[in-house]
Amino acid sequence: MSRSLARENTRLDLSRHAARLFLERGIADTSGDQIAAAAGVATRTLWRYFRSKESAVEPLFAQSSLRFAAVLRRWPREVAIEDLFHASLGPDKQAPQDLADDILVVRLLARLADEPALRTAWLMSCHLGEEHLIEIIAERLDRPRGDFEVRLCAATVMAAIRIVDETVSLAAVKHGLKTTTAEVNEHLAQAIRRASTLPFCDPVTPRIWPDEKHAPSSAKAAQ
Amino acid sequence: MSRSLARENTRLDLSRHAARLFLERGIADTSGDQIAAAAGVATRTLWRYFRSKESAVEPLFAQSSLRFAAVLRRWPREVAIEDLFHASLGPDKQAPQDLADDILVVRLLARLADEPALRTAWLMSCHLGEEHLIEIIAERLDRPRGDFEVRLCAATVMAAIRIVDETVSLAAVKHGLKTTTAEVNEHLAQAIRRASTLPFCDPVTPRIWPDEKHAPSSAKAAQ
DNA sequence: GCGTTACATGTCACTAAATGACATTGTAAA
DNA sequence: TTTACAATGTCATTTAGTGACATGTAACGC
Repeated sequence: MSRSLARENTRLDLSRHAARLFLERGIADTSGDQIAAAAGVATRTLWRYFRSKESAVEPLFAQSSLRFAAVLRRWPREVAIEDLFHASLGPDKQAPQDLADDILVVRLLARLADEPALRTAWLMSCHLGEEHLIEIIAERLDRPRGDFEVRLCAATVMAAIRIVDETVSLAAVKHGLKTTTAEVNEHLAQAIRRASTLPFCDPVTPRIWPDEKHAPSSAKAAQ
Repeated sequence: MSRSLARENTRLDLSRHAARLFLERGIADTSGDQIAAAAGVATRTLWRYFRSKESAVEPLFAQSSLRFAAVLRRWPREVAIEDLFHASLGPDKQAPQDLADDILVVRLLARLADEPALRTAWLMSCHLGEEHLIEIIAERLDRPRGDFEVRLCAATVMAAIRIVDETVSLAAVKHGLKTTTAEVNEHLAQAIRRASTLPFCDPVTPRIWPDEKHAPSSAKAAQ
Protein backbone atom coordinates (compact mmCIF):
# COMPACT_ATOMS: atom_id res chain seq x y z
CA MET A 1 0.00 0.00 0.00
CA SER A 2 1.29 3.41 -0.93
CA ARG A 3 2.43 5.65 1.84
CA SER A 4 0.06 8.53 1.29
CA LEU A 5 -2.86 6.13 1.02
CA ALA A 6 -1.97 4.66 4.39
CA ARG A 7 -1.91 8.16 5.79
CA GLU A 8 -5.37 8.85 4.45
CA ASN A 9 -6.63 5.70 6.13
CA THR A 10 -5.17 6.69 9.47
CA ARG A 11 -6.73 10.08 9.02
CA LEU A 12 -10.15 8.67 8.29
CA ASP A 13 -9.90 6.19 11.11
CA LEU A 14 -9.11 8.98 13.55
CA SER A 15 -11.97 10.95 12.10
CA ARG A 16 -14.45 8.13 12.64
CA HIS A 17 -13.39 7.64 16.25
CA ALA A 18 -13.58 11.37 16.86
CA ALA A 19 -17.08 11.50 15.38
CA ARG A 20 -18.26 8.57 17.46
CA LEU A 21 -16.89 10.04 20.68
CA PHE A 22 -18.31 13.48 19.91
CA LEU A 23 -21.72 11.90 19.37
CA GLU A 24 -21.48 9.82 22.55
CA ARG A 25 -20.33 12.46 25.02
CA GLY A 26 -20.28 15.77 23.17
CA ILE A 27 -17.25 17.67 21.95
CA ALA A 28 -16.46 19.45 25.20
CA ASP A 29 -16.25 16.18 27.12
CA THR A 30 -14.04 14.46 24.57
CA SER A 31 -10.30 15.08 24.81
CA GLY A 32 -7.64 14.66 22.20
CA ASP A 33 -6.13 11.94 24.37
CA GLN A 34 -9.35 9.95 24.23
CA ILE A 35 -9.63 10.20 20.45
CA ALA A 36 -6.04 9.13 19.99
CA ALA A 37 -6.40 6.27 22.46
CA ALA A 38 -9.57 5.05 20.75
CA ALA A 39 -7.80 4.98 17.41
CA GLY A 40 -4.74 3.34 18.97
CA VAL A 41 -2.20 6.04 18.17
CA ALA A 42 -0.12 8.41 20.25
CA THR A 43 -1.68 11.72 21.16
CA ARG A 44 1.12 13.48 19.36
CA THR A 45 0.07 11.74 16.16
CA LEU A 46 -3.44 13.12 16.43
CA TRP A 47 -2.07 16.65 16.52
CA ARG A 48 0.06 15.89 13.50
CA TYR A 49 -3.09 15.12 11.56
CA PHE A 50 -5.40 17.82 12.86
CA ARG A 51 -4.97 21.45 13.87
CA SER A 52 -7.79 21.16 16.42
CA LYS A 53 -9.94 18.41 17.83
CA GLU A 54 -13.09 19.75 16.15
CA SER A 55 -11.44 19.65 12.75
CA ALA A 56 -10.94 15.93 13.30
CA VAL A 57 -14.39 15.30 11.83
CA GLU A 58 -13.61 17.14 8.60
CA PRO A 59 -12.20 14.10 6.75
CA LEU A 60 -15.50 12.34 7.36
CA PHE A 61 -17.42 15.23 5.84
CA ALA A 62 -14.87 15.61 3.08
CA GLN A 63 -15.06 11.92 2.29
CA SER A 64 -18.75 12.02 1.54
CA SER A 65 -18.57 15.23 -0.48
CA LEU A 66 -15.66 13.72 -2.37
CA ARG A 67 -17.73 10.70 -3.31
CA PHE A 68 -20.47 13.04 -4.45
CA ALA A 69 -17.98 15.05 -6.49
CA ALA A 70 -16.68 11.83 -8.03
CA VAL A 71 -20.17 11.11 -9.34
CA LEU A 72 -20.40 14.58 -10.85
CA ARG A 73 -17.01 14.20 -12.50
CA ARG A 74 -18.21 11.14 -14.38
CA TRP A 75 -21.28 13.05 -15.54
CA PRO A 76 -21.77 12.62 -19.32
CA ARG A 77 -22.53 15.90 -21.07
CA GLU A 78 -25.74 14.66 -22.64
CA VAL A 79 -27.29 13.60 -19.33
CA ALA A 80 -29.51 15.73 -17.10
CA ILE A 81 -28.75 15.91 -13.39
CA GLU A 82 -31.87 14.00 -12.34
CA ASP A 83 -30.88 11.06 -14.51
CA LEU A 84 -27.34 11.15 -13.21
CA PHE A 85 -28.54 10.98 -9.62
CA HIS A 86 -31.01 8.25 -10.44
CA ALA A 87 -28.32 6.17 -12.07
CA SER A 88 -25.43 6.82 -9.69
CA LEU A 89 -26.74 7.62 -6.22
CA GLY A 90 -28.32 4.96 -4.10
CA PRO A 91 -27.63 2.82 -1.03
CA ASP A 92 -26.93 -0.17 -3.28
CA LYS A 93 -24.22 1.80 -5.07
CA GLN A 94 -22.18 2.26 -1.89
CA ALA A 95 -19.72 0.15 0.03
CA PRO A 96 -20.91 -0.77 3.54
CA GLN A 97 -18.16 1.34 5.06
CA ASP A 98 -19.30 4.39 3.08
CA LEU A 99 -22.85 3.81 4.21
CA ALA A 100 -21.75 3.68 7.84
CA ASP A 101 -19.78 6.88 7.33
CA ASP A 102 -22.83 8.60 5.88
CA ILE A 103 -24.84 7.63 8.93
CA LEU A 104 -22.18 9.20 11.14
CA VAL A 105 -22.32 12.35 9.03
CA VAL A 106 -26.10 12.54 9.25
CA ARG A 107 -26.02 12.17 13.01
CA LEU A 108 -23.36 14.85 13.28
CA LEU A 109 -25.32 17.26 11.09
CA ALA A 110 -28.34 16.83 13.31
CA ARG A 111 -26.31 18.38 16.13
CA LEU A 112 -25.14 21.51 14.34
CA ALA A 113 -27.54 23.64 16.33
CA ASP A 114 -26.09 22.49 19.67
CA GLU A 115 -22.42 22.35 18.79
CA PRO A 116 -21.03 25.52 17.20
CA ALA A 117 -17.58 23.96 16.92
CA LEU A 118 -19.11 21.24 14.77
CA ARG A 119 -20.58 23.80 12.43
CA THR A 120 -17.20 25.38 11.80
CA ALA A 121 -15.93 21.98 10.69
CA TRP A 122 -19.00 21.43 8.52
CA LEU A 123 -18.73 24.84 6.89
CA MET A 124 -15.06 24.31 6.16
CA SER A 125 -15.92 21.02 4.49
CA CYS A 126 -18.60 22.74 2.45
CA HIS A 127 -15.98 25.22 1.34
CA LEU A 128 -13.89 22.32 0.16
CA GLY A 129 -16.87 20.91 -1.69
CA GLU A 130 -17.38 24.31 -3.27
CA GLU A 131 -13.89 24.15 -4.74
CA HIS A 132 -14.62 20.75 -6.22
CA LEU A 133 -17.78 22.18 -7.71
CA ILE A 134 -15.86 25.01 -9.31
CA GLU A 135 -13.79 22.50 -11.26
CA ILE A 136 -16.79 20.38 -12.16
CA ILE A 137 -18.89 23.28 -13.41
CA ALA A 138 -16.00 24.94 -15.23
CA GLU A 139 -15.23 21.66 -16.94
CA ARG A 140 -18.83 20.97 -17.93
CA LEU A 141 -19.41 24.45 -19.31
CA ASP A 142 -15.98 24.92 -20.90
CA ARG A 143 -15.23 27.94 -18.79
CA PRO A 144 -12.09 28.93 -16.91
CA ARG A 145 -11.86 28.01 -13.21
CA GLY A 146 -11.28 31.60 -12.18
CA ASP A 147 -14.47 32.84 -13.84
CA PHE A 148 -16.63 34.81 -11.44
CA GLU A 149 -19.81 33.33 -12.87
CA VAL A 150 -18.48 29.84 -12.27
CA ARG A 151 -17.50 30.63 -8.71
CA LEU A 152 -20.85 32.21 -8.02
CA CYS A 153 -22.68 29.19 -9.39
CA ALA A 154 -20.53 26.78 -7.39
CA ALA A 155 -21.21 28.74 -4.22
CA THR A 156 -24.97 28.86 -4.67
CA VAL A 157 -25.15 25.19 -5.65
CA MET A 158 -23.04 24.18 -2.67
CA ALA A 159 -25.33 26.26 -0.48
CA ALA A 160 -28.29 24.32 -1.82
CA ILE A 161 -26.59 20.98 -1.19
CA ARG A 162 -25.73 22.09 2.31
CA ILE A 163 -29.29 23.14 3.13
CA VAL A 164 -30.71 19.87 1.79
CA ASP A 165 -28.16 17.87 3.78
CA GLU A 166 -28.89 19.78 6.96
CA THR A 167 -32.64 19.59 6.49
CA VAL A 168 -32.73 15.90 5.66
CA SER A 169 -30.37 15.02 8.50
CA LEU A 170 -32.34 16.97 11.04
CA ALA A 171 -35.61 15.46 9.84
CA ALA A 172 -34.18 11.95 9.96
CA VAL A 173 -32.53 12.12 13.38
CA LYS A 174 -34.78 14.46 15.35
CA HIS A 175 -38.14 13.56 13.87
CA GLY A 176 -37.44 10.02 12.79
CA LEU A 177 -38.49 10.75 9.24
CA LYS A 178 -37.36 8.01 6.92
CA THR A 179 -36.82 9.57 3.52
CA THR A 180 -36.13 7.23 0.62
CA THR A 181 -33.04 7.73 -1.46
CA ALA A 182 -35.20 8.46 -4.48
CA GLU A 183 -36.93 11.26 -2.60
CA VAL A 184 -33.68 12.74 -1.39
CA ASN A 185 -32.27 12.58 -4.92
CA GLU A 186 -35.26 14.41 -6.32
CA HIS A 187 -35.16 16.95 -3.52
CA LEU A 188 -31.47 17.52 -4.09
CA ALA A 189 -31.70 17.79 -7.87
CA GLN A 190 -34.56 20.24 -7.60
CA ALA A 191 -32.73 22.41 -5.08
CA ILE A 192 -29.56 22.41 -7.16
CA ARG A 193 -31.54 23.34 -10.25
CA ARG A 194 -33.18 26.27 -8.50
CA ALA A 195 -29.93 27.40 -6.97
CA SER A 196 -27.74 27.18 -10.05
CA THR A 197 -26.97 30.46 -11.78
CA LEU A 198 -25.55 28.73 -14.85
CA PRO A 199 -27.28 26.04 -16.96
CA PHE A 200 -25.08 23.09 -16.06
CA CYS A 201 -27.88 20.80 -14.86
CA ASP A 202 -29.18 20.10 -18.32
CA PRO A 203 -27.43 18.28 -21.13
CA VAL A 204 -24.76 20.53 -22.56
CA THR A 205 -23.66 20.23 -26.15
CA PRO A 206 -19.94 20.60 -26.69
CA ARG A 207 -19.16 24.09 -27.89
CA ILE A 208 -19.11 24.49 -31.64
CA TRP A 209 -15.91 26.15 -32.66
CA PRO A 210 -16.00 28.24 -35.78
CA ASP A 211 -12.59 27.31 -37.22
CA GLU A 212 -12.04 23.74 -36.25
CA LYS A 213 -13.74 20.41 -36.40
CA HIS A 214 -12.21 18.82 -33.30
CA ALA A 215 -12.82 21.35 -30.61
CA PRO A 216 -12.20 19.71 -27.21
CA SER A 217 -8.41 19.86 -27.29
CA SER A 218 -8.33 23.47 -28.39
CA ALA A 219 -10.93 24.30 -25.77
CA LYS A 220 -8.58 23.10 -23.08
CA ALA A 221 -5.77 25.16 -24.52
CA ALA A 222 -7.95 28.24 -24.57
CA GLN A 223 -8.43 28.02 -20.81
CA MET B 1 -25.39 53.52 29.14
CA SER B 2 -27.14 50.20 29.36
CA ARG B 3 -25.16 47.27 30.55
CA SER B 4 -25.57 45.02 27.53
CA LEU B 5 -24.69 47.89 25.22
CA ALA B 6 -21.46 48.45 27.12
CA ARG B 7 -20.74 44.77 26.73
CA GLU B 8 -21.23 44.98 23.00
CA ASN B 9 -18.80 47.88 22.86
CA THR B 10 -16.15 45.96 24.78
CA ARG B 11 -16.76 43.05 22.45
CA LEU B 12 -16.31 45.15 19.34
CA ASP B 13 -13.29 46.91 20.77
CA LEU B 14 -11.63 43.56 21.47
CA SER B 15 -12.58 42.46 17.98
CA ARG B 16 -10.94 45.49 16.37
CA HIS B 17 -7.72 45.01 18.30
CA ALA B 18 -7.69 41.32 17.43
CA ALA B 19 -8.18 42.11 13.76
CA ARG B 20 -5.42 44.70 13.76
CA LEU B 21 -2.95 42.37 15.46
CA PHE B 22 -3.89 39.46 13.20
CA LEU B 23 -3.22 41.67 10.19
CA GLU B 24 0.07 42.97 11.60
CA ARG B 25 1.67 39.69 12.70
CA GLY B 26 -0.62 36.90 11.60
CA ILE B 27 -2.89 34.81 13.77
CA ALA B 28 -0.29 32.27 14.87
CA ASP B 29 2.00 34.99 16.22
CA THR B 30 -0.74 36.80 18.10
CA SER B 31 -1.59 35.51 21.57
CA GLY B 32 -4.71 36.01 23.59
CA ASP B 33 -2.62 37.94 26.10
CA GLN B 34 -1.58 40.43 23.44
CA ILE B 35 -5.12 41.04 22.25
CA ALA B 36 -6.35 41.55 25.79
CA ALA B 37 -3.43 43.84 26.64
CA ALA B 38 -4.03 45.92 23.51
CA ALA B 39 -7.66 46.38 24.46
CA GLY B 40 -6.71 47.10 28.06
CA VAL B 41 -8.57 44.23 29.70
CA ALA B 42 -7.50 41.14 31.62
CA THR B 43 -6.77 38.03 29.60
CA ARG B 44 -9.51 36.23 31.47
CA THR B 45 -11.99 38.77 30.16
CA LEU B 46 -11.05 37.99 26.57
CA TRP B 47 -11.90 34.33 27.11
CA ARG B 48 -15.19 35.33 28.64
CA TYR B 49 -16.10 37.03 25.38
CA PHE B 50 -14.66 34.56 22.88
CA ARG B 51 -14.39 30.80 22.78
CA SER B 52 -11.20 31.02 20.70
CA LYS B 53 -8.86 33.74 19.56
CA GLU B 54 -9.85 33.33 15.91
CA SER B 55 -13.50 33.87 16.75
CA ALA B 56 -12.50 37.24 18.15
CA VAL B 57 -12.90 38.76 14.68
CA GLU B 58 -16.47 37.54 14.29
CA PRO B 59 -18.10 40.61 15.87
CA LEU B 60 -16.36 42.74 13.26
CA PHE B 61 -17.77 40.60 10.46
CA ALA B 62 -21.13 40.39 12.16
CA GLN B 63 -21.23 44.15 12.60
CA SER B 64 -20.98 44.82 8.89
CA SER B 65 -23.47 42.14 7.93
CA LEU B 66 -25.79 43.50 10.59
CA ARG B 67 -25.64 46.94 9.05
CA PHE B 68 -26.38 45.40 5.68
CA ALA B 69 -29.31 43.48 7.14
CA ALA B 70 -30.59 46.69 8.72
CA VAL B 71 -30.79 48.24 5.25
CA LEU B 72 -32.74 45.25 3.96
CA ARG B 73 -35.13 45.40 6.89
CA ARG B 74 -36.12 48.94 5.96
CA TRP B 75 -36.70 47.87 2.36
CA PRO B 76 -40.09 49.13 1.14
CA ARG B 77 -42.09 46.49 -0.67
CA GLU B 78 -42.54 48.52 -3.82
CA VAL B 79 -38.82 49.12 -4.32
CA ALA B 80 -36.45 46.96 -6.38
CA ILE B 81 -33.16 45.87 -4.85
CA GLU B 82 -31.04 48.01 -7.17
CA ASP B 83 -32.87 51.15 -6.10
CA LEU B 84 -32.59 50.21 -2.46
CA PHE B 85 -28.84 49.81 -2.74
CA HIS B 86 -28.51 53.01 -4.69
CA ALA B 87 -30.43 54.92 -2.06
CA SER B 88 -29.03 53.31 1.08
CA LEU B 89 -25.51 52.04 0.44
CA GLY B 90 -22.63 54.41 0.01
CA PRO B 91 -19.57 55.71 1.84
CA ASP B 92 -21.41 58.96 2.63
CA LYS B 93 -24.14 56.97 4.37
CA GLN B 94 -21.75 55.51 6.94
CA ALA B 95 -20.26 56.72 10.18
CA PRO B 96 -16.44 57.05 10.07
CA GLN B 97 -16.07 54.24 12.58
CA ASP B 98 -18.14 51.93 10.41
CA LEU B 99 -16.04 52.84 7.40
CA ALA B 100 -12.85 52.01 9.30
CA ASP B 101 -14.37 48.71 10.37
CA ASP B 102 -15.22 47.89 6.78
CA ILE B 103 -11.63 48.50 5.77
CA LEU B 104 -10.48 46.08 8.44
CA VAL B 105 -12.96 43.52 7.16
CA VAL B 106 -11.79 43.92 3.57
CA ARG B 107 -8.17 43.47 4.57
CA LEU B 108 -9.05 40.38 6.58
CA LEU B 109 -11.01 38.86 3.73
CA ALA B 110 -8.03 39.31 1.45
CA ARG B 111 -6.15 36.87 3.67
CA LEU B 112 -8.66 34.06 3.73
CA ALA B 113 -6.48 31.98 1.44
CA ASP B 114 -3.49 32.15 3.82
CA GLU B 115 -5.27 31.84 7.13
CA PRO B 116 -7.66 28.90 7.40
CA ALA B 117 -8.58 29.89 10.94
CA LEU B 118 -9.79 33.21 9.60
CA ARG B 119 -12.04 31.47 7.12
CA THR B 120 -13.79 29.53 9.85
CA ALA B 121 -14.63 32.84 11.55
CA TRP B 122 -15.79 34.32 8.26
CA LEU B 123 -17.98 31.34 7.40
CA MET B 124 -19.55 31.39 10.84
CA SER B 125 -20.37 35.07 10.35
CA CYS B 126 -21.88 34.28 6.97
CA HIS B 127 -24.03 31.71 8.68
CA LEU B 128 -25.25 34.40 11.02
CA GLY B 129 -25.98 36.64 8.06
CA GLU B 130 -27.90 33.79 6.50
CA GLU B 131 -30.18 33.67 9.52
CA HIS B 132 -30.86 37.37 9.21
CA LEU B 133 -31.67 36.84 5.55
CA ILE B 134 -34.15 34.13 6.42
CA GLU B 135 -36.14 36.63 8.47
CA ILE B 136 -35.86 39.35 5.87
CA ILE B 137 -36.98 37.17 2.97
CA ALA B 138 -39.73 35.49 4.96
CA GLU B 139 -41.03 38.87 6.00
CA ARG B 140 -40.90 40.33 2.50
CA LEU B 141 -42.64 37.37 0.89
CA ASP B 142 -45.13 36.69 3.68
CA ARG B 143 -43.83 33.22 4.24
CA PRO B 144 -43.02 31.35 7.46
CA ARG B 145 -39.43 31.43 8.70
CA GLY B 146 -39.17 27.66 8.74
CA ASP B 147 -40.11 27.34 5.07
CA PHE B 148 -37.59 25.29 3.16
CA GLU B 149 -37.87 27.54 0.11
CA VAL B 150 -37.07 30.55 2.23
CA ARG B 151 -34.08 28.87 3.82
CA LEU B 152 -32.80 27.75 0.45
CA CYS B 153 -33.11 31.23 -0.96
CA ALA B 154 -31.39 32.79 2.05
CA ALA B 155 -28.51 30.36 1.71
CA THR B 156 -27.97 30.95 -2.00
CA VAL B 157 -28.25 34.71 -1.62
CA MET B 158 -25.81 34.71 1.29
CA ALA B 159 -23.46 32.62 -0.83
CA ALA B 160 -23.65 35.27 -3.54
CA ILE B 161 -22.94 38.06 -1.08
CA ARG B 162 -20.02 36.12 0.30
CA ILE B 163 -18.49 35.52 -3.11
CA VAL B 164 -18.84 39.17 -4.07
CA ASP B 165 -17.31 40.27 -0.77
CA GLU B 166 -14.40 37.88 -1.15
CA THR B 167 -13.83 38.79 -4.79
CA VAL B 168 -13.99 42.54 -4.29
CA SER B 169 -11.77 42.40 -1.19
CA LEU B 170 -9.16 40.31 -2.90
CA ALA B 171 -9.20 42.56 -5.95
CA ALA B 172 -8.88 45.68 -3.82
CA VAL B 173 -6.09 44.53 -1.51
CA LYS B 174 -4.03 42.23 -3.69
CA HIS B 175 -4.38 43.97 -7.03
CA GLY B 176 -5.04 47.48 -5.84
CA LEU B 177 -8.25 47.72 -7.82
CA LYS B 178 -10.32 50.64 -6.67
CA THR B 179 -13.92 49.75 -7.29
CA THR B 180 -16.47 52.50 -6.80
CA THR B 181 -19.36 51.95 -4.45
CA ALA B 182 -21.78 52.22 -7.35
CA GLU B 183 -19.98 49.44 -9.16
CA VAL B 184 -19.93 47.21 -6.11
CA ASN B 185 -23.63 47.87 -5.54
CA GLU B 186 -24.46 46.91 -9.09
CA HIS B 187 -22.26 43.84 -8.90
CA LEU B 188 -23.86 42.82 -5.64
CA ALA B 189 -27.44 43.38 -6.78
CA GLN B 190 -26.82 41.44 -9.97
CA ALA B 191 -25.26 38.51 -8.10
CA ILE B 192 -28.07 38.43 -5.55
CA ARG B 193 -30.63 38.51 -8.34
CA ARG B 194 -29.02 35.59 -10.12
CA ALA B 195 -28.61 33.64 -6.92
CA SER B 196 -32.08 34.15 -5.49
CA THR B 197 -34.47 31.23 -5.85
CA LEU B 198 -37.47 33.32 -4.84
CA PRO B 199 -38.58 36.63 -6.39
CA PHE B 200 -37.83 38.91 -3.48
CA CYS B 201 -35.57 41.33 -5.39
CA ASP B 202 -38.40 42.95 -7.28
CA PRO B 203 -41.22 44.99 -5.85
CA VAL B 204 -43.68 42.71 -4.12
CA THR B 205 -47.33 43.58 -3.80
CA PRO B 206 -48.84 42.80 -0.45
CA ARG B 207 -50.82 39.61 -0.66
CA ILE B 208 -54.46 40.04 -1.47
CA TRP B 209 -56.46 38.22 1.13
CA PRO B 210 -59.82 36.83 0.08
CA ASP B 211 -61.77 37.74 3.22
CA GLU B 212 -60.28 40.95 4.47
CA LYS B 213 -59.40 44.42 3.30
CA HIS B 214 -56.53 45.15 5.65
CA ALA B 215 -54.25 42.17 5.21
CA PRO B 216 -50.90 43.04 6.84
CA SER B 217 -51.96 42.45 10.43
CA SER B 218 -53.64 39.15 9.66
CA ALA B 219 -50.66 38.13 7.56
CA LYS B 220 -48.43 38.52 10.57
CA ALA B 221 -50.83 36.57 12.72
CA ALA B 222 -50.96 33.78 10.15
CA GLN B 223 -47.26 33.22 10.49
C1' DG C 1 -28.61 59.51 51.34
C1' DC C 2 -27.58 54.13 52.15
C1' DG C 3 -27.53 49.28 51.74
C1' DT C 4 -28.65 45.58 48.66
C1' DT C 5 -28.49 43.11 44.53
C1' DA C 6 -26.78 41.75 40.16
C1' DC C 7 -23.36 41.53 37.03
C1' DA C 8 -18.87 42.63 34.81
C1' DT C 9 -14.17 42.26 35.58
C1' DG C 10 -9.69 40.96 37.90
C1' DT C 11 -6.54 37.47 40.03
C1' DC C 12 -4.61 33.17 40.13
C1' DA C 13 -4.41 28.32 40.00
C1' DC C 14 -5.30 24.75 36.91
C1' DT C 15 -6.71 21.62 32.87
C1' DA C 16 -6.47 20.70 28.22
C1' DA C 17 -4.95 21.81 23.56
C1' DA C 18 -1.10 22.10 20.64
C1' DT C 19 3.94 22.29 19.37
C1' DG C 20 9.17 21.36 19.42
C1' DA C 21 12.95 18.32 19.71
C1' DC C 22 14.68 14.09 19.21
C1' DA C 23 14.58 8.99 19.37
C1' DT C 24 12.57 4.83 17.19
C1' DT C 25 10.40 2.04 13.87
C1' DG C 26 8.80 0.47 9.66
C1' DT C 27 8.90 0.34 4.77
C1' DA C 28 10.67 1.03 0.02
C1' DA C 29 14.16 1.32 -2.96
C1' DA C 30 19.40 0.81 -4.06
C1' DT D 1 21.72 -5.83 3.30
C1' DT D 2 22.19 -1.40 3.72
C1' DT D 3 20.66 3.16 3.11
C1' DA D 4 17.30 6.53 3.31
C1' DC D 5 13.28 8.61 4.45
C1' DA D 6 8.78 9.18 6.15
C1' DA D 7 5.65 8.11 10.02
C1' DT D 8 5.14 7.50 14.64
C1' DG D 9 6.36 7.51 19.57
C1' DT D 10 8.14 9.84 23.87
C1' DC D 11 8.58 13.63 26.65
C1' DA D 12 9.20 18.48 27.73
C1' DT D 13 7.19 22.85 26.93
C1' DT D 14 4.23 26.45 25.48
C1' DT D 15 -0.11 28.41 24.73
C1' DA D 16 -5.19 28.28 24.76
C1' DG D 17 -8.93 28.15 27.58
C1' DT D 18 -11.64 27.26 32.28
C1' DG D 19 -12.95 27.21 37.37
C1' DA D 20 -13.23 29.40 41.64
C1' DC D 21 -13.48 33.20 44.11
C1' DA D 22 -12.49 38.11 45.20
C1' DT D 23 -13.37 42.92 43.91
C1' DG D 24 -15.41 46.79 41.78
C1' DT D 25 -19.39 49.20 40.05
C1' DA D 26 -23.79 50.53 38.31
C1' DA D 27 -28.82 50.10 38.94
C1' DC D 28 -32.74 49.55 42.37
C1' DG D 29 -35.52 49.93 46.53
C1' DC D 30 -35.99 52.41 50.59
